[in-house]
Amino acid sequence: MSVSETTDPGLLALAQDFREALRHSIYLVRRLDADGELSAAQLSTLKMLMDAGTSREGDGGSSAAGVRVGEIARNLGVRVPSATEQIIKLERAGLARREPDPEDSRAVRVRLTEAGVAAVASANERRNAVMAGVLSSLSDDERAALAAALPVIGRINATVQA
Amino acid sequence: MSVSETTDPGLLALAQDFREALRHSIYLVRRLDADGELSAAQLSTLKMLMDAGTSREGDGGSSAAGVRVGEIARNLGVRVPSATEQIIKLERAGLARREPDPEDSRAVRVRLTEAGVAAVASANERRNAVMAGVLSSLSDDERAALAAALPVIGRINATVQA
DNA sequence: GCCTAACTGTTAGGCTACCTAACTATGAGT
DNA sequence: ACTCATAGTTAGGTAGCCTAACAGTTAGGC
Repeated sequence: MSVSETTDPGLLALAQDFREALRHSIYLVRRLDADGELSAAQLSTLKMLMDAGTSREGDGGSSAAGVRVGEIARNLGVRVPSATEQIIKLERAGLARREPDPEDSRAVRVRLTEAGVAAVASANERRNAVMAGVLSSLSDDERAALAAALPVIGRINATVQA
Repeated sequence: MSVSETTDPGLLALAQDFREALRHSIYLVRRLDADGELSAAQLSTLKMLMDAGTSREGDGGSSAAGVRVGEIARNLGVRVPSATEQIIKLERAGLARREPDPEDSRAVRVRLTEAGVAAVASANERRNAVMAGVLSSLSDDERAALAAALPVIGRINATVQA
């Protein structure tokens, strides 16, 4: 413990407070996810597919050829079998589609269907509205403080994922 | 939808960003919890018991007579049976104890044992150190922004819980 | 050219945390 | 006392995650 580099008391206090905040936020997230239709992991997956490009043929399948299962797993922070499980559910719900990767026959490309595009849009809207309701009781200063911290939290999360 | 009070575009954007940040943070929390010994819910419970007073007889059991199961459930954001389940596990691990409430025979008072006190301290220290390691790469400005937002997030969580 | 090693996903089996419904026991009001 | 509400436990089920074992594909060494 003598050479520890993480014993800065201020940093530890911040760590503790941040942990506490995240811990409670889990229940907030749970409430948002209780919307029913889509689980958190499923919505995250759909959102990722959305960012990677829709399944519309208008794109010609050029660069947006879908996302690989392994990449989805990494992005979700889960193992590959867990990602497969969610993807299968999305497929059964008609929201996503699996296709062979033309460049690597081992791989699978996952894409959104049109129903998936609609589903992610509606689920997002609904949850954003709920969250906005929660945030509506904040003062302007509080909102500003929150907004200022979000990029920082984003950076933290990126650090962890890498 | 005409009288909706949650259609302020800025608020919705903040809501979306906050949701995104929380979504990714789940994986950070998961990593912290992967420490093994205690699940998130179990550690939260222990921490709550800690705040309510230890089981030490030196306190005379005056005001810190333990926490009721229903209160634990509410604080954890879960239903009572789920709380019971976790409490039983803690009890089996020797970290907590259940005692009848002298004032209400229906109720149960849950307290930390001395082993529980030690366990929560060590688990907290470990996780704080990990989190501090993650936070150590932040700049001073970033830390300040994060610190400023934590009370706000706390208020949000309190709102939701109420 | 083949043969091994590495890689991508899926399948199988198991664990944990959560839920609802049904039950027991106690307290409180009329 | 009798009824109704409250506190917690028990029973049974679901969803998401995990590891281990597997099948198919690619890539590299010889």
